[in-house]
Amino acid sequence: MAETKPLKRETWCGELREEHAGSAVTVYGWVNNMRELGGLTFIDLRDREGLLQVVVNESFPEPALLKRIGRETVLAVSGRVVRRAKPNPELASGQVELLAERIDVLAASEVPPFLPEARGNVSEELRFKHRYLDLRSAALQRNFRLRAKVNLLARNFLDREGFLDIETPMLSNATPEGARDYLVPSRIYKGKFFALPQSPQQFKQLLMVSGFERYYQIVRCFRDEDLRADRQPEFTQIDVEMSFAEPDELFAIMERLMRELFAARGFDVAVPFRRMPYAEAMARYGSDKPDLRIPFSIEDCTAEAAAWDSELIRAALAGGAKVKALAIPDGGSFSRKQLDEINETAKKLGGKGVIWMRKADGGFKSSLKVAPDAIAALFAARNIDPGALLLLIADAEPQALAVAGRLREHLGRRFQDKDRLEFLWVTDFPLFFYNEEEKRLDSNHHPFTSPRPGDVALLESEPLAVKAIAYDLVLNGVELGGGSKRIHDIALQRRVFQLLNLPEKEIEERFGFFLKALAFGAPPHLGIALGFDRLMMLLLGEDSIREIIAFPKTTSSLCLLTGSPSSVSQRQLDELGIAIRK
RNA sequence: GGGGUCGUAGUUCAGCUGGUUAGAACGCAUGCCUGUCACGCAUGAGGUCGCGAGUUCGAGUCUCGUCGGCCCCGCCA
Repeated sequence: MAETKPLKRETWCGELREEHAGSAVTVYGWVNNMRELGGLTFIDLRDREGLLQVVVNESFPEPALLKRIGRETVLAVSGRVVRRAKPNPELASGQVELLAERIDVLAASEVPPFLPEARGNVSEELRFKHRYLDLRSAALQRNFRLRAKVNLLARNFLDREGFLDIETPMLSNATPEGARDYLVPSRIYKGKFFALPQSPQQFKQLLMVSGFERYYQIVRCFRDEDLRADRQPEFTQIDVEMSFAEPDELFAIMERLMRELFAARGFDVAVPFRRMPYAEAMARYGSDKPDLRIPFSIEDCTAEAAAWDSELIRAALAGGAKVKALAIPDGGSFSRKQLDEINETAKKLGGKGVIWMRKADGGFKSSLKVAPDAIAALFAARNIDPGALLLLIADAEPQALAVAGRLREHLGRRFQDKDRLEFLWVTDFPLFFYNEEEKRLDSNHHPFTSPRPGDVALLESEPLAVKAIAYDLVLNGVELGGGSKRIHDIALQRRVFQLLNLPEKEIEERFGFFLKALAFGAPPHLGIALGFDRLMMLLLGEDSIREIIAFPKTTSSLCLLTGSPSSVSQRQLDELGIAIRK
């Protein structure tokens, strides 16, 4: 073979059209598929723009070359673009094909363990071991192109709104609260550690103290916690902070941002978004991130249930239980088997079981012995559709709400249309919750969150009743992000640390620098952080965050491609002053 | 930390209440084929049944442990 021509990409396989017919081109790409028909061979050549059919016929000078070509071989093909007698409507380039005059094999390929186009039929495990092959698929190519585009849209938008992109350290201090940190040992100061950021929280607040007023960063964050379909140990967030503003203004900016980002996939996002206090979200949906696509919510039927002649209910109520109800539309026709399954599901979700009620031939029936008249009265009083299935959960209120909320998500799956977007601001979170394990107050959000001004007095008398100026942005039952107005008053910040029962010494050690900064003219400021990966997941209708992270880890925090985490040499350990305990 | 589920050719799977030589499809190899685009036809190669113990005359199948994938609870300020 002649020596390889100098490489220059001028033409994309997937972009050739009828108007290119007659021109001489060179394309580069991977062999997606090959069809040999004796003296005639077709090669589907793939590059990032798509597929092109290459024809090798009797005019091709070097037919023996074809023996060296297989799936995923990298080729440079030169020839003439010709109009096809029989176009292929399935292909964007299907009007034309490339009549090969010269083919250079630029790289051979072993027989791949799977074909990129067949990724849907391949285990995630195998795909992760050969992620570079997986990433050749049209689906992932699309995902990462859109990710790049949305990233750029977000930057442009925030830039237009006057936000400055400022980088913050990846090596900083461990945080005493919140998620576990990924630690990085210091070589110079043996026994001391940096931590990778869980979020740039303190730095972005310091940037407000520095007077930048509007900051943003699309930044990697790290949390050493167990994984889920929508959680990875390292993830990216759109981090925003601004001074001299109230939540309303921030909400409006974020709503415009969402509008702009979702327009990239043709969504027309309606603004402003709904708002709902945390207490209402918990009471009606048993969740602080309700999926509003599901058209039924939780109701409290404790009062009605108290009148029923049921030993089970009486005992539960005597123990302080509440009775929570879900009316499932059209659930009245569920089979006995389906009802049993619902009961089993409720138990799996952490409940004690569920009571059903519905209208049947001749009257109302229930899995609990209750007079049909009482059930009929309940349906009538609550205006419940007679075709609905009423599910009742009797338990201590937090448990009852949690189980009802999970059951609502479970039974509401058929309403979870991916093309429908239900944005929601959840507001007025409690500032603290009681940490049973450590027998002390703990921050619900983080210790820099400001209480509502009217609630500051409650800090001393009834701290658990204090509401924060804190908010989450929820989309379709997924927490897209959250933020708060921050404490900019040093005395208040000190008091909050004290309420968290942090020893004075620790406050000084961990947050001394931060409190000091608040002493030098810290402006009122607030902010938010949005999970960029989750946002992309929802934008693309993917069920797993791993589909929009190029090199993700498995649910046990392993990288199957690189094998990380891995052992290090004794020399490295010695340099760091670290001994491994067996 | 806990619960569920899965692990069998390169891949996706089948393999019954334990039984003799573990199958299919796709992929791969070889040959034939000039208009295919899921090309077609023929022939063939390809297996440590994740790993380790145990029960049994006999284990892909049962038990225990272990490793790994996925889902969920806890956890995720």
